[in-house]
Amino acid sequence: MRLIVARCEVRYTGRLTAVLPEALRLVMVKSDGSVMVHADTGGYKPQNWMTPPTIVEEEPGSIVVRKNEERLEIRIAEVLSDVTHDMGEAAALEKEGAEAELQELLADAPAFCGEGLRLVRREWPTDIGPVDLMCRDADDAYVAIEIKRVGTIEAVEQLTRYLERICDSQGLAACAGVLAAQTIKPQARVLAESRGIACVEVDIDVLRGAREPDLTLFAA
Amino acid sequence: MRLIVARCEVRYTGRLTAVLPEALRLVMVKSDGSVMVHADTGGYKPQNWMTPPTIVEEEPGSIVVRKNEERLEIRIAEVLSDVTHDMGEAAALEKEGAEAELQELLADAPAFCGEGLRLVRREWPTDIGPVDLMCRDADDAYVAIEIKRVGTIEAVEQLTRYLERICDSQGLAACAGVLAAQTIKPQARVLAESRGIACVEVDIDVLRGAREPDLTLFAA
DNA sequence: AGGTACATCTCGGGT
DNA sequence: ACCCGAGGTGTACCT
Repeated sequence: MRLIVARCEVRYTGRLTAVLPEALRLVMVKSDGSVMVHADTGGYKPQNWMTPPTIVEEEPGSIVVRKNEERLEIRIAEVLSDVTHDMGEAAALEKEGAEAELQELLADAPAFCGEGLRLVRREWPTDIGPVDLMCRDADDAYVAIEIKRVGTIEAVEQLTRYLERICDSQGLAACAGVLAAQTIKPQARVLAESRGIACVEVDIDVLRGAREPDLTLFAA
Repeated sequence: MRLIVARCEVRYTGRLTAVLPEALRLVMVKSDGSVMVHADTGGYKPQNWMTPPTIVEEEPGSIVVRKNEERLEIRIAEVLSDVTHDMGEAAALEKEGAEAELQELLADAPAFCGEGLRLVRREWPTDIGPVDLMCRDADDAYVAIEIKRVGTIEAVEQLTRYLERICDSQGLAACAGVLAAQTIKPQARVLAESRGIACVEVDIDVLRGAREPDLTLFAA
């Protein structure tokens, strides 16, 4: 990884056109070709950047990063520091509590999404994408479940699209829908219920506990 | 801005739980409280981070970043470099060609979205958010226009929501819809037309030219 | 290569 | 404070 602290001007042309006037900034060049230009403020995001794969060309006083029709030009007026560190491979992030874990837990215990539900399969395919969980209820009727960490209007739209496709193209005469999320926004709930979609808020710690019955026994 | 190259282990707890095993990484601490942990690969995104406002506490061998219920713990095993640069203020990015410019240009020339259209107002309010442009056509019928740089299925859904609300709650018996974008995805076009929403691809350079009649006159 | 959905999305504007 | 939409979204996964 190369870290250049420099007074520089940056121009980007591609999806749009953008100019950064000359100022003191950090230019970070990763070994995978990522290039980011950070100011000392402005939070998480670089002021300008290019994602890999890129071609990085350096000339005296400038670095040009190219990628198809996109172009990032860094004109360097003054270099305050320019160091390169060989970092090797850094192990990736291990995550818990993302949507994937929620899906695993609910696949193991679909009844949390509705009385008597049984799992048919995870990632049930439609022609516009997979439904997170497909279940059947006590009457063998199909129930499609969309899982989110936060349930928003967008999630209701997504599930609505699936239900349309399931009913229109998949040969199922009827399929109910359930939005299951750790939190559900009030407006999403209104929209969902106006479309006959049930909303279930689930507590991930309760789901984890349900998977460890011994612990819940002793905890009680 | 402080740049620390160090062998470190990182734990995040908050919206989820995540662990980065010990490895060589860059820890960037901005003066606004942003903290980012970057590996030498992995592209644009930091492996771990916290956005401002934060409280950064340093002890020998560790940096702890706190923000409400979220917590980022960086345990530092070995420091290879630790430098601080005073960068001052860096001017913000000047952008051209984003959705905002498209909206300005189309507000000035709504006829590009359909024959005889006249602007009623930009950011026409509904109870679920503003329509980008509200117009009337030659017959004084209302036409709602959603503007995007890239027209996707999501854009069609968004405009559909607005049209529902306009017809149901706003007292307008009928309102047509137009999706205007620099590029429209084929699947979005199919969905839009199945819902009676017109699609218009607009060329931003043509719109810019239309605003400078002198130039187009001489260019012709 | 294109489509779809997730993200600790981030960030800004409005109410 | 919450809600909503834009983003050069980025990124992974699948067809």
